[in-house]
Amino acid sequence: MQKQETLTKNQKIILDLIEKSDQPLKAYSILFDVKKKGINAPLQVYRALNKLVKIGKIHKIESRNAFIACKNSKCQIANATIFSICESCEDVTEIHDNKLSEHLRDFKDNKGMKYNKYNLEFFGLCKKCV
Amino acid sequence: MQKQETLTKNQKIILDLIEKSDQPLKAYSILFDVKKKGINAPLQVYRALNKLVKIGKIHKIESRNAFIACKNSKCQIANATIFSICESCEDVTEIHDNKLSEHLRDFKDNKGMKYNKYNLEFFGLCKKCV
DNA sequence: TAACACTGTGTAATAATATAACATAATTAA
DNA sequence: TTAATTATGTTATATTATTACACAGTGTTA
Repeated sequence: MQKQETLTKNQKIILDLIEKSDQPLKAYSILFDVKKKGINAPLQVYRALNKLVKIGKIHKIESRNAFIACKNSKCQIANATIFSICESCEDVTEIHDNKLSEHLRDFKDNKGMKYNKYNLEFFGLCKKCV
Repeated sequence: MQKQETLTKNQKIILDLIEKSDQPLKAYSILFDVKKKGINAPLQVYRALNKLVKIGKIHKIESRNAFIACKNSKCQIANATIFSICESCEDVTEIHDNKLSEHLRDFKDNKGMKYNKYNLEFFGLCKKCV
């Protein structure tokens, strides 16, 4: 078992908000939404986001500068993320595919690099937008 | 054969600069460097960068907001990029691995999404930094 | 050749994303 | 109970990227 992280007030507020959305949220839109809860400054948001990313509760969609909750209840995949992103409606879905994950986990380059993390983003058109 | 793109003056200046570096460059560092060539504003840089990305001459390292030249002379892989990034020295290398590329190209999710592009970034420690 | 579409340019302003620096408080570990 | 660590609140600022506008060059096409 992993150490159970205890979240602080700010971290909880922000995680709650992100978990209620099934789509990624941007930092300043989060800030706008949590102002009524007493979080006033960007830095307070970014600090919480960074922590939540670190412990795997949320992931950053790098190409969109946005944050989405990890749906995997185990939350042990902070370091191995795969997303599909629709370039039309911007719908983002986390992908869980054992075969692909294995391949990525086992990947070795020829430079002797030691990997501990990867992020993969697929882009295209979802069923609705095709 | 693909249509041979003709680059404009600004695009050439900026591509030259990026190709001379074996590491990713950031937009504002590029701007600083090309001021002596008469490129004065961020937008001039971003416009050239966007075009160069589009035609596959350079790639954006999303997690770093930086741009690196594509070393593949065919430049047909604008839509399928794999990088390894050392989290200590920030060294970035483009990875060409046929087997992995095939897997990614052939990947199908169960949502009927139509992919036309992907970007994969591996993070870890390079040989020097281990 | 004129009208048009398309792409690129130059400039100014501003939006959006993210961090530095500082003082202080709460929590945990020794 | 001191020290170390982590989080907070606030102000200011750095970094990354786009909007808006006027105009110039190129290549259709009619």
